[in-house]
Amino acid sequence: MKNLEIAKILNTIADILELQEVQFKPQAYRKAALAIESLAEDIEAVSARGELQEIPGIGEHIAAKIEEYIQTGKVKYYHDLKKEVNIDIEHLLEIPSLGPKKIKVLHQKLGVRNLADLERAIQRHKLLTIPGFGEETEKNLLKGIELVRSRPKRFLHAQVLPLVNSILATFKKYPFVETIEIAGSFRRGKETVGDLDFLVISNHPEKVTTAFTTMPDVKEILAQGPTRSSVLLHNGLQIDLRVLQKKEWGSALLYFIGSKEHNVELRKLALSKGYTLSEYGLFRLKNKQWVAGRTEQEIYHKLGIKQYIQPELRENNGEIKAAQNRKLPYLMTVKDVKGVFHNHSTWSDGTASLLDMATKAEELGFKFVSFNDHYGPVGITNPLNEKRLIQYRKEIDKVQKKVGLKVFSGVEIDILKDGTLPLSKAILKQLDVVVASIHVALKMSETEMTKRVCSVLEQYPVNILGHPTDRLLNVREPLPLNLDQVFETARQHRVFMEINASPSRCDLAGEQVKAALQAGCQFALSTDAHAVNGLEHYPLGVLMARRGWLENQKVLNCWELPKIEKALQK
DNA sequence: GCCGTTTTCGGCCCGACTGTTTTCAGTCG
Repeated sequence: MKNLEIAKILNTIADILELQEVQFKPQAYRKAALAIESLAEDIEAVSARGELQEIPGIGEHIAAKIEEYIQTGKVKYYHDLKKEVNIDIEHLLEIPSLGPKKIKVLHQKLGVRNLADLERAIQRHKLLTIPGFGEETEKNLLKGIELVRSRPKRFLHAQVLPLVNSILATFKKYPFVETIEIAGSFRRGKETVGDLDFLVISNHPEKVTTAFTTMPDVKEILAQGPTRSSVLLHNGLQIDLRVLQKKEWGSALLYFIGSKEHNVELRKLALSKGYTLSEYGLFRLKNKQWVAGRTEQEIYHKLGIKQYIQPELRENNGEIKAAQNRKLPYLMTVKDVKGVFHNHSTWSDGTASLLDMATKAEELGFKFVSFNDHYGPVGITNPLNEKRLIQYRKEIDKVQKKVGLKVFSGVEIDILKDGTLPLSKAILKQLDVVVASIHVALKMSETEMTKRVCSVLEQYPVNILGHPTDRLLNVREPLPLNLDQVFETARQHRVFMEINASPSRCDLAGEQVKAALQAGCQFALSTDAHAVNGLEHYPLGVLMARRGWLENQKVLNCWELPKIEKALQK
């Protein structure tokens, strides 16, 4: 998959063109980059079919550059541009309050090319010699350099969830708060968030702002206006808050939930229909008369979008067109989930007993739970072996008698380097649920890795491919895998693709789920819980499923128990 | 550079906050 590499190149081209004050081209490159980032399939496959220009935002010239990269690994135009400007624009742009215009001036007047140059110039107070740059600017840039160097990575969705719930609960209790909602990428169900965005309806903005900026964990107030303020917490998380009137609630929700790309499309659509759309409402273009804005539905409706678009779908990935044609999926919900697969206990590397885990699952209202302790050569996981597997299954039978939900027994078995499993097909067939995953030997070529996974799916009675890309958020990149090939093999051999709801995995991600869906796959939702609390993360998997346009009939966990048991037989 | 049920040429999303200005440019979301 070269999607992300190509998107990055196009983005940097946009940055450089912006620096050169080229008109409109930067937007074009950025739009193309975003289109590729959110593409549901491998761009090489699209290119091979000769369909690059069918992707909205990609025309003749950008398509040629993409093909050049796929064939030669380079884009000459990009290298020439970088050589021409000779500025480390990627890192400089990461500094808050520093954009292309200032970078250009700093380069022209002081010869600044990178972070170190900038730091030196600030320390020598050279910036004060440039018109438009003052002491505050110097201070802010210096802070920005530190921030870039020590910036925390993106926060995990599950990591900020308790804080979100606590802020919502606290503000709901204030008499001067009528309504509060969370927006932003968190609301769209993204697995990581850069910051948090809250929206509030209130007739006392000053009281809301004060309550917000004096919250316990606030380290610094970044901005404080009458309607919009922004704080930085001690852990590095930024939170923005916007105070609104009722009349603008719907338009503000749209604006703040985003995505930005979804909003840009909506605003263009509005213009084409003689309206203008902002966070304050939908207005007639001619006389600026207010048309809609109280609810999101009202605005979608006025724009000719017949269905409400759920936040998880708002990535400008075909959802607007689908909604115009009443073709949106009926997304699965948390309530559809009847149980979860792939959980661990003290029999391998989990911290809770089988009984404690099963009891917790029952408390959560599940109709079933599946235990899949490790089986394979990874010593640190205290894996099962053939002898312990027999005892393990007996123990699960005992637990089954003590709880009121179905308990499946199975293993999470390591996919070995040579594309085999360390247990015979005959024994695997006796188990209720076989999850096969990769844990070791992660450095292989894409071809080898793909062959390794596919050969296991073809040869063994595997039910679920566990955490298919093996990525760890903020820690490890996805495995080099030809996912299209994996999806196709999984479809042919009735292997369910796992949606792993473990907070640091979220694997598959939404876009990949969508690609697998298009390839004809079905899905299994797993918690991969190693402790009792781990079972509570299943809604995170539902978010990934919803971001992947999944309806409940595509997800094994939503079926009736007899149907699940039948589907697991191999 | 891309795109088209107002256009194949002439458009390209919108507004708040900050810092530096005496009315606005740059940045950000």
